[in-house]
Amino acid sequence: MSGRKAQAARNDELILQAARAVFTADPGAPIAAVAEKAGVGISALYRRYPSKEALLQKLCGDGLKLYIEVTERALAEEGDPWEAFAGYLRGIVDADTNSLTIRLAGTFQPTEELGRDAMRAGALATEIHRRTVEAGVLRPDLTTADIALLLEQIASIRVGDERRISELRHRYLTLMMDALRLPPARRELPGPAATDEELSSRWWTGS
Amino acid sequence: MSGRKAQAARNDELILQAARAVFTADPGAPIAAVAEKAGVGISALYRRYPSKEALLQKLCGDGLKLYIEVTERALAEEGDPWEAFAGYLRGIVDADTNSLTIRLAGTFQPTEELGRDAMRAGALATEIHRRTVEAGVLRPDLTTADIALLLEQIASIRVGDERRISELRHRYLTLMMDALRLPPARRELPGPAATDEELSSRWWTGS
DNA sequence: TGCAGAACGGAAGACTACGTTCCCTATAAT
DNA sequence: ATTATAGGGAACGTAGTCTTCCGTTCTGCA
Repeated sequence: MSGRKAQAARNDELILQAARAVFTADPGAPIAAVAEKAGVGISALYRRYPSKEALLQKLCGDGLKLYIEVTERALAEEGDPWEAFAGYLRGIVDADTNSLTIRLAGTFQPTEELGRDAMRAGALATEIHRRTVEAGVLRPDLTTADIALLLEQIASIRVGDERRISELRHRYLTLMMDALRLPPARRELPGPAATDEELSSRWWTGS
Repeated sequence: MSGRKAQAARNDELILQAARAVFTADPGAPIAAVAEKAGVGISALYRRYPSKEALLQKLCGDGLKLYIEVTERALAEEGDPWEAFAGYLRGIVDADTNSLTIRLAGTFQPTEELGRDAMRAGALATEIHRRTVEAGVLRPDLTTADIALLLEQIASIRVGDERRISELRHRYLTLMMDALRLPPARRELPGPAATDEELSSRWWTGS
């Protein structure tokens, strides 16, 4: 397959990737920024999505589906309960669905399908949480919503480029897991620590 | 003191409080929102600050000074090193200077005084961190910047009203401190856990 | 080879939102 | 009574954004 059809198919993906990147960095970004990042014109966007809202819904829906996929994979895990749970947390941080899904909350009308998927995601999260607590390897004084909020906190880290962000998130996730685990553990933290320069750099320009 | 001068003095404070509240909730809020929240007209704002930027600088400066004050108080503490450090963390969370100071970073030109205060704040944070590590009660594989980033994560929690936000932040701060402390500890977490309702409510309206 | 139409780029349109200014009123001090 | 100060809020100008629209290019097919 080549020619115009191929370019169109490539643009489908290009646009979604660009949109994800742009709106993750700035949920209020204009649609022109997405087009520019994707290297296409604005009409290429409007040919695919009838409005900005539709694009956001698509993005959010994809994120939710990815979240569900990761969680189901962790639930299918039959080995060590703690490792399954830890893999789940790492998977969510890697998938980085929280950054988009949460930050976009309230900026558009949720569709019905979105509502259903959110329901399903919630049920799966509850299930893996319950299972892990029952195995006696997770602090029982935390609710499923607590875990979700902790993951949101991790997702709020936004320092440096994409690689560095991921590195730091895993660093603090590891620290956090030390606090969650039963019996208490204290593992070596991955990745180089944050530096003063990384923090102060935000004061000059760019969010 | 009464009459017009008194109202003006009251308005000084009213405006600052309103500005803090409004910009903490939404760093990009219009200046009219501040005036409305304060219950004054727009000109009452412009009489005091020549521009929006000047108001933001004032707010940020005040936050930084509060941060410095809290940290100095913790450094003056002569008792148990861990308790001094824990009090410092709780103080920062209570003062809630991170929400404003950090989220406003990059939205205005930092003044020179702001730079000096930031320097001083950084030095104090390094000092209390160093002292606590040397006392052997704080995980040594974390840098001062790590701690700052952890506090930012706590500040990213924004669920429910002001009271609930504070409650939840202290809940997760306690959890986090369990992971930071040497030797390991596991204290009861304060405040009721987050609920699913609190999380899902954000999907309808309002950030 | 010629053509219909899909895909596209990007300027123009229409509108919103925001910072700032300005004018007028109300009140306190003299 | 008069003047000066503080304040309210409409009005203004501008900048930014979503969406539409029109002309162009290129593909697939007869």
